[in-house]
Amino acid sequence: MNIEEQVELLMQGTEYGDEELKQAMTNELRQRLIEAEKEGRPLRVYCGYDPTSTDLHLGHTITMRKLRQFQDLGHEVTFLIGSYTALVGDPSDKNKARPILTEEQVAENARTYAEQAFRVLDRERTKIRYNGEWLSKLSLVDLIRLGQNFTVQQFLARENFAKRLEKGEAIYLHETFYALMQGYDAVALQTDVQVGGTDQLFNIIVAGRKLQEALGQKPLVGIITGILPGTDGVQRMSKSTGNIVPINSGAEDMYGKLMSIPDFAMGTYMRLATRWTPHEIEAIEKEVASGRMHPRDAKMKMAFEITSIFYGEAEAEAAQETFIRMFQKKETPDEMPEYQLREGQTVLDVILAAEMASSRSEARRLIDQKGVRLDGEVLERGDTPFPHPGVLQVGKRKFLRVK
RNA sequence: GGGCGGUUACCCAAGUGGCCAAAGGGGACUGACUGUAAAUCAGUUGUCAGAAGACUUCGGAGGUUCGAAUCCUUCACCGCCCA
Repeated sequence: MNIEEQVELLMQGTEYGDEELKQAMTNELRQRLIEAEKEGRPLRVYCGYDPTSTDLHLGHTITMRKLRQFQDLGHEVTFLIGSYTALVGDPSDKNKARPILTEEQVAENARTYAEQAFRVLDRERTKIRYNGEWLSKLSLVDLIRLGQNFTVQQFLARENFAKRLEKGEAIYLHETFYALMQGYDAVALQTDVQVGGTDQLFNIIVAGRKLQEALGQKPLVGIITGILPGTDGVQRMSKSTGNIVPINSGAEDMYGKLMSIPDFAMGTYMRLATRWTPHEIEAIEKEVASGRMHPRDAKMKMAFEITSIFYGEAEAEAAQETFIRMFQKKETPDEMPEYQLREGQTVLDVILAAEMASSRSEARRLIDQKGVRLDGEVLERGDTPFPHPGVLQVGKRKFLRVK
């Protein structure tokens, strides 16, 4: 890949909210790549992660994908765990104050976090660091000196703070430290490039660059990745919105969830979550636009690609086949849990015993809604004895072989 | 330190003595339709009961009342404003 293609790939899916900033960062990135090549050294790249949650979803992996692109181009990637910043809590995150984690919790979370991250990153070529390594050594004087590089106005101008100020919501003093701490990470790592989501724009572009410059380093190039919408295609993927694609729930679940995103979100998914290059994505989009490729097939290709990143091609293949059988041909799956029928059990009893509904009322409702079938026949009543052994289907997705 | 406001089901949020198992929105679930689990349309969404109905729920505890999510006392937590 020549430099221009590299720039194009690395800038794919970025979002700066400002065309000039994007241009500036693109130019600086190009410069750095040229320099690095001349000097025969890799770029130092990092992204910081907050070890407060351990259930990762696809949205969390966007920056990891970006790091992986750098890795594949031969650069040096650091997976930074914000063990120390976790004590402060990012003001970008409007969630309430988090419980302060113990060191053991942070370490444990960090371990599982990294483990999941290695489904995207190349384990061999990833350095793991903890920002407690250097942040814990700063003295109060050091912190004050760092603070001298910023004005209150700069912080107040930040959208996040400005909004809260206007609405009369609390802005805690310690929240301003967060940006300083993060900026100092960039200094400590002497980084060339920092990757982060749009919520990190301030921390990266303002705090990181400024501190590096103040301390005699060349200011980093910020790669700000766009936001991945959830399965609804509109809102940011997040647990509280309930629109996530978990990365730990199995290949079939992932494939199915990916197929459920609306067509219009496909472009964003392809740019942020696949290993494809800008040219490959463009080619697919052209095929679809011209009618040569069915949108469904494009989506299947995308779902397959993303699923194989996390589960490998074999499992992705199997998930795809299951999907075709279950949803496109509406056949029953080969594998399903089995249940041994006992004397005197009613339909309701079986549904409850097999945990296909969480209460008798819910099971009743499902039956009323014609959502319960035995060997394809709709069961009308729940309080009658279970008719005969066979395949019990509750809703579209739950199957049980009753013997 | 002072003043004021809040805490409602998975989430947001209405409700200020009986008509409240509790509006509305989101999410989730079911059915129809389809190219998919998208969009759209219809329905469901405390528990138990075949049904009529019964029981438990509105931050915690206690009280007033024939009757409370709604009034009072108290405890806990949260937020805003003034210092």
